[in-house]
This record gives sequence, C-alpha cells and structure tokens, in this order.
Amino acid sequence: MPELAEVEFYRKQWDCGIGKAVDRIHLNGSARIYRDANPRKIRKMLPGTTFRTSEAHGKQMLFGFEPNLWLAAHLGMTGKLLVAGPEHQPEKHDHLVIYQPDHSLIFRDSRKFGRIRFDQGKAPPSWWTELPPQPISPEFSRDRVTAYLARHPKSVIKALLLDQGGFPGIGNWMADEVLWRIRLHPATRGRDIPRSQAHLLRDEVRKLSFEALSIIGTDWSDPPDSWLFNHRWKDGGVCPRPTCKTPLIREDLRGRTTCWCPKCQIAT
DNA sequence: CAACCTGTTCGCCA
DNA sequence: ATGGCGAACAGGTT
Repeated sequence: MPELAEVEFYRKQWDCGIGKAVDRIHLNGSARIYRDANPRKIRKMLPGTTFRTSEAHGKQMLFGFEPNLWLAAHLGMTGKLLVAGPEHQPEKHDHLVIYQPDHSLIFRDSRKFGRIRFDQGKAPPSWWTELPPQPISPEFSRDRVTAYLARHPKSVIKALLLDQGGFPGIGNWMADEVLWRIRLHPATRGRDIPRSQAHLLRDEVRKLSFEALSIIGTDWSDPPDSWLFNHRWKDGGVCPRPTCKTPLIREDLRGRTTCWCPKCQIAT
C-alpha cells in the first residue's frame, strides 16, 4: 500500500511513544519480515531502552532507542504501523509489538513484503545515511535527474520512477500522477526524454512529493479530483483535465498496472 | 474460483 | 560486467 506520503502518515502513528520506555516486546520471529535482522537480538536488547527519535526517508523509516539502538521498518505492500492500548493482544500478522506504559506500538503486515532491521551504534546505520537524496531534499537536483535518465537510456520512464535508487518514495500511483501532469507517456525510454522535459520531471516529482505529504501524510485526506489519483482505478474513468475528459487507459507495463491519458500523453 | 494488488529482489539473458 | 526483464514472494480482497 504505502508510498512516500502513506509512509509518513504511518511513521507519525508511533509519535505518542516518543520519550517513553520500552517495557517489553512481542516478536513473532517471521523469517521473512526479519530476513535482514536478528530477532533474538531485538528481544534481548530493546526492552529497557527509551524510544527517542523517528524519521522517514522515501519508503523507509528509522526509529532511535536510547542508548544506542536503531529499529528500521519498511512496509512493503500491505504493512502498517498502529497504536493500541498497553494490553494489546498480538494478532496473526503483528510481527512486532512494543509495549510501553500507556500504549503499544504495532508493526502489522499480512503479505510480509515488509521488513524490519535492527542496528546498534551511537549514530544511525550507514545504510540509512547513504540513502540517495529524497525528492523533497535540495540535493534532488535537475542535474541529478538528467544524469539518472542518461544512465538508463533503454528503460521506460515508468519503471525508472519506481526505482528507489533514483526516486526514493515514489510508488505506482505517484509515478502515474507525475507522468500525467507533465504529459509524458509512461513507455517513453530514458534516452528519448529531452533535457527540458527531464527538468520538468524533476520539478513535478518534487512538487507532488510536497503536496502528497501535506494532504495524505498528515491525516490521509483525499487528494482533489483534479488529480489523476481519484480517477485511475475507476472503470470508465476519464482524464480529469476539464478540456480533455478522454477515457483513461489502464494497462500492464513491466508488471505494474499503469494508467494514462491517451490524448494528453502521446507515445514517442 | 480467478484475478488483482500503492513493493522489492532474484536469476536469466543480451 | 551491466542493464533490463519476468517471475517470485504471501495472503487478503473483489
């Protein structure tokens, strides 16, 4: 489910636990969720610490526990973070529950495409600090996007936008939204995108990231009907541009359902 | 029962 | 050696 803004929404769910102690944890040890972590270490080390910091980067989240522990979460397709009362009974897909005096913090993921990592150290782990710049960061420059497209001349732009190494936080609906806004066909190859349009792409990825964070990332409000978002899944959905209203196309592109307007977004 | 899914990663092939 | 592609992962929902 979650991309940039949804991740930010879920991250904040745990905020009520910041500054509070970890009394005990429940950890179901799912080998898949903990494929990059050592669950026994988490069981042993997390209780007795204090939850201090919370941060998101693209689709990743990092939570800091005093004195020196870092818990990272990725939500995959169906993951979510929830808060419940201190007596919460773990459900089938609650892979981690952190019990605090007044709340329990829950990581739930039915489909198990998500993951939990655990690191020890005074500073955040290097894999975290070395993540590529997010669209909302000033380092996400026009030159960076242009150079990225040049490195992937044969890939279609829809696939490139989903690459977290290039566009951290962008997922399926955001990719379609951006391409629709700049009128670029999703099957356009990297080499066929002129510099001017690469600049436009960078500007719009950045703008949509800010907009999505402020609308969905705060309280999961619905985006306005002027976005493609509200039309893309509807059978019979039409392009929301007032002067267009052309029926939208929904097709599989490199394994992902892709929605675009055949009139506004012309194939090259 | 079959198809679908807002994500990532692996192995194969050019 | 890389880049690009399809398949696989797992389980709920339509």
